[in-house]
Amino acid sequence: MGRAPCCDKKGLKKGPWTPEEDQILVDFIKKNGGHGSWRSLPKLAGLLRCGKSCRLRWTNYLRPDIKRGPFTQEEEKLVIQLHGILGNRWATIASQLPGRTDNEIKNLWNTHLKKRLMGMGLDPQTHELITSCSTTVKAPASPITRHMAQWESARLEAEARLSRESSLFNPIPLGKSDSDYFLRIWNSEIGESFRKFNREDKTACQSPVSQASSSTKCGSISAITTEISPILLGSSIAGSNQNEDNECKSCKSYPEEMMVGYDTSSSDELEDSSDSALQMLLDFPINNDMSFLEEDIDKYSTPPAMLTENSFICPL
DNA sequence: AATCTGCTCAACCGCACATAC
DNA sequence: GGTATGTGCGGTTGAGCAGAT
Repeated sequence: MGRAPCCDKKGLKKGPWTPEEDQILVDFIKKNGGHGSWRSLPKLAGLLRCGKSCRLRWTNYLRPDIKRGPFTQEEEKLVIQLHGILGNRWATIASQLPGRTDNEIKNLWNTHLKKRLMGMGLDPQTHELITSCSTTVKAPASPITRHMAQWESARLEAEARLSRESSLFNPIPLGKSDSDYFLRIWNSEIGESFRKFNREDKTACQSPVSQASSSTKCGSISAITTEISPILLGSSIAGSNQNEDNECKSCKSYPEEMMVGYDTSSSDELEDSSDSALQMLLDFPINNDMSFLEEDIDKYSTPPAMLTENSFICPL
């Protein structure tokens, strides 16, 4: 089916916004306590623009919480790290940088960071090293790191969604206390079980990071959280019951040892509820901590390949 | 001074998804 | 279940500017 244009294009203005138009839009949104329907906004506000244009102008420029000025080194670092995990999912990346818009980040990437990575001999899409024969050096894919990336991706999506819904933009400050959480898990018995399990039978859910972007695939928030959370929660929730029902729909159940300490008493309800899975995700104590991406990998006994293969090392 | 080139970034376009009917 | 509509997202474009020639 053909998609109808967002509005009647006849007589509508295009191109740069004038200060007068900006003022009209801002006044209207302030006066009405919100934008309401973008489609009807231009008519109601008396603007000769389409709703889409108004929305873009507001979200990318007029919104009061927009941060102006050049990106800091920290912000650039974070963009590179998140891009390594999420790819070109600018909106999700933007949700982690307060006051920055997806458009801004996209522009930053295309004009600066991409070139910087290329200058360092890294493929800007995969963040992998480009060899002389213009192929990328691909480390053997590790299921746990892919899952870590998937989990992180899902977590960021969840946060983005929540921040959109609440219209708040107050990210939880980055902390250090759990910075090595994944690595501790990886090096623990749980990690060992997980590795063992993945070697055996998890191919159905071993989608690459890029696939995690699709909510219809195995890497959806629901699938990821039900898949990953037993491992993570298994370490964070003490004294809970066991239940082998919690599993990825398209995968086999988890090995029993992985489920130790995991409270699945309500997993039947959780299983099919992405909201519940989302909650489980957000309850995980690693709140917004991206610092593990920056940690010196030498501090851990983890094989360096595990980190480099997913571009967890910031090339700055 | 005129022209060219490269860069930046605001804005547009088309598609996908979610939701309502 | 099918269709219409609203919204969000990512890719792309092009005007404006600065520096080089």
